[in-house]
This record gives sequence, C-alpha cells and structure tokens, in this order.
Amino acid sequence: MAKQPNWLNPREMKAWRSYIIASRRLLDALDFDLDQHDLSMADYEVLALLSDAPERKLRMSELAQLAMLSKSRLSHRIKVMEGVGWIKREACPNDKRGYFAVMTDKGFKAIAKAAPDHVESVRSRLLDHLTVKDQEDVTRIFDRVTNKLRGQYIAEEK
Amino acid sequence: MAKQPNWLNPREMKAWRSYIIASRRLLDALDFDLDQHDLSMADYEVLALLSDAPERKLRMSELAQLAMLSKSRLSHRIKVMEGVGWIKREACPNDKRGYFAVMTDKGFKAIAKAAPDHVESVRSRLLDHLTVKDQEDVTRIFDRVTNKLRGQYIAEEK
DNA sequence: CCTAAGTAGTTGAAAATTCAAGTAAAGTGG
DNA sequence: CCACTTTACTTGAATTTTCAACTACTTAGG
Repeated sequence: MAKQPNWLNPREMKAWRSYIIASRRLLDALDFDLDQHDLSMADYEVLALLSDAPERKLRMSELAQLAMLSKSRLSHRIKVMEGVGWIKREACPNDKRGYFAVMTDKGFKAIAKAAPDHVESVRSRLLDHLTVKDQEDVTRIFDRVTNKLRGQYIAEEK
Repeated sequence: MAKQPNWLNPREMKAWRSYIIASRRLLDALDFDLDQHDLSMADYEVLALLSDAPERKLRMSELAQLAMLSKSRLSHRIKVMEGVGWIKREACPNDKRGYFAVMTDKGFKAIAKAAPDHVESVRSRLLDHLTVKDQEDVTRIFDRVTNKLRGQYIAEEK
C-alpha cells in the first residue's frame, strides 16, 4: 500500500513559502539592478571570480565549478564575453586539453564599475533588513543546508 | 568626489554567500528531483496554483502574478502545457480580452502524482535540516525581505 | 608501449526565456 | 460618444540555457 504523503504543516509551509517567495523577488531585484551594467548575476559572478584569481585567470572547469555553471553554459557565456572584449582564452601549457579564461583590462573595468552598485544593491535589497543576529542565523542555517546538499549530491552530478 | 563603496564586512559577506550558495544548490536539487515528473519548479507552481483555484481555473494575468512569471513567459508555457493536455484555455465571458487557464483532469493527475515527491524533496533538501526555531526565523526574516522588496518595486515593474 | 577509460572543453541543435511589438477590448475624461 | 490611455494577452524573433554528441588529450593498467 502507498504511504500517505507527509504534507507540510502550517509552520513548515510558511517557512518554505516565505523563503521561496523572497528569494525569487530578491534575485529578480538584483538582476534588475545589475541590468544597468549589462550584466546578469551569473556573468557578474564569473567576472568577480576572475578578478580575484591570481593573474585574473582561471581554468574553464574550475571557473565552471566555482560559478556553479555547467561547462557548456560557461563555454557559451565566455564566447560572448570574449566578443565584447572582457575575456580572452589562453591555452594551458601543461594540459593541452585545457584553457584558461583570462580577464582583460576592459573586463576588469567593467566589473570594477559594476561592483559598488551591486554591493549597494545587495545591501538595500537584503542585508539592510537583517540584524546582526539575523545575519548570523542565516549563515548558520544556510551553511547547514549546503552541507547536507553536498552530501546528498553524490550520485546526481550532471 | 565619488563616494567610497561601502564593501561588505566579513559577517555580511558570510551571510550573503551562505545564502546565495545554498539557494542555488537547493533550487538545482529541487529541479533535479522534479525532473522525474517532467516538471520544472515553475511549471509545478503553475499547476499547483491552478489545482487550488476554484474550478481549477485562473485568469492568465492573475496566474502570472501569483506564479511570479512574466505574461509572455506564462503564455508560452501554457501553450506547451496545452500541447501535453494538462491545460485548456477558456475565453472570459465578462472581459473579452481575457482568458482562463483551466486545468484538465490529466493536468490534475500529473500534479497529484508529483506533489508527494516534491514535498518530500522540499523536506529532505531543506526543512529536515531546520529546527522549529530555524523555521520561525526563516519566516520572520524572509517575510521582512519580501515586504521591503515590495515597497521598493514601485517604479520597476516589468 | 598500448589500450581503455576518464577528463577538458566545445559545438550545434533544441528548448526555454526575454524582448519588443502587435491586436483587441476596456476604461476614462471631456 | 469619441479620442486616448490602459489592460490582457499573444506572437515572433533574439538571446540564453540545456542537451547530447564529439574531439582531443591524459591517465591508469597490464
């Protein structure tokens, strides 16, 4: 016989809905704000990672992992960023299969220009509304979620 | 003179990164789980909203608002759901510009089948790792974020 | 060495989403 | 009742993302 579904109780339902609705709106707002710099969150993240990396370059696969993008998606995205002159590709000398994505000066300027606005956006859309205690709670709770997720995602890699 | 950017301090940075990383992974995991029912989160939400609505039907615009989708996106999506027989369109008698999206029996069966797994997925990916206190914190914090966002989103509707 | 299997990355087509119009009906102010 | 604006929704094209190969190189094992 089939097991009864274990529906969410009101408290669980509220937590889930509050979270998911806020998250959707928040991401929309952040993307909206970034639009004035012709960037998406994903592209911003790619550029941010590169600008922090030594020599502002990173192997494609590492970048894909860090930015949580599929290799294919990153590949396509890098192609367009190459088109606008933010990034160049560079062959990897050790591993002839590999490539580096290298941020150009133009790319650096682009993210340097966007960064203050983006940070301000994260503040005004999210952080400004959290107390110090809230921030600590969020860190604690979501770190735990990530850790559990990592454990679960063994056989499910794509 | 230009204002110094107000960069995030370590506590803020941790909160922001913990949140955003967990959210990305969580959404990925939930989508991954729904895949066995040939549904995306967005499509699931659309069907869930319809199944709760009186007569299992909703005006396109209302549905778009509730599901937080653009009209265009909903329109396209409904077209494919119509194709697989989950939804029918019905002209609105009062307002001749308007249409209802009406869930078919087949559509209802599809979501009825997916729902228990999805709930279980939300549990195992998220709720199981939150204490009662955590759930209440999440509700409180993210409700506040949504409220602030709503206030900000006056001139920015798309 | 040689082969089999795995890794790095790209590609083109298909599917999804956004974007900019476009149509038709409703509402509004004179 | 008549222009004008707004609302409801769709559409086709452009862009983005996913999906399923595919190439080329590396690694591991015998």
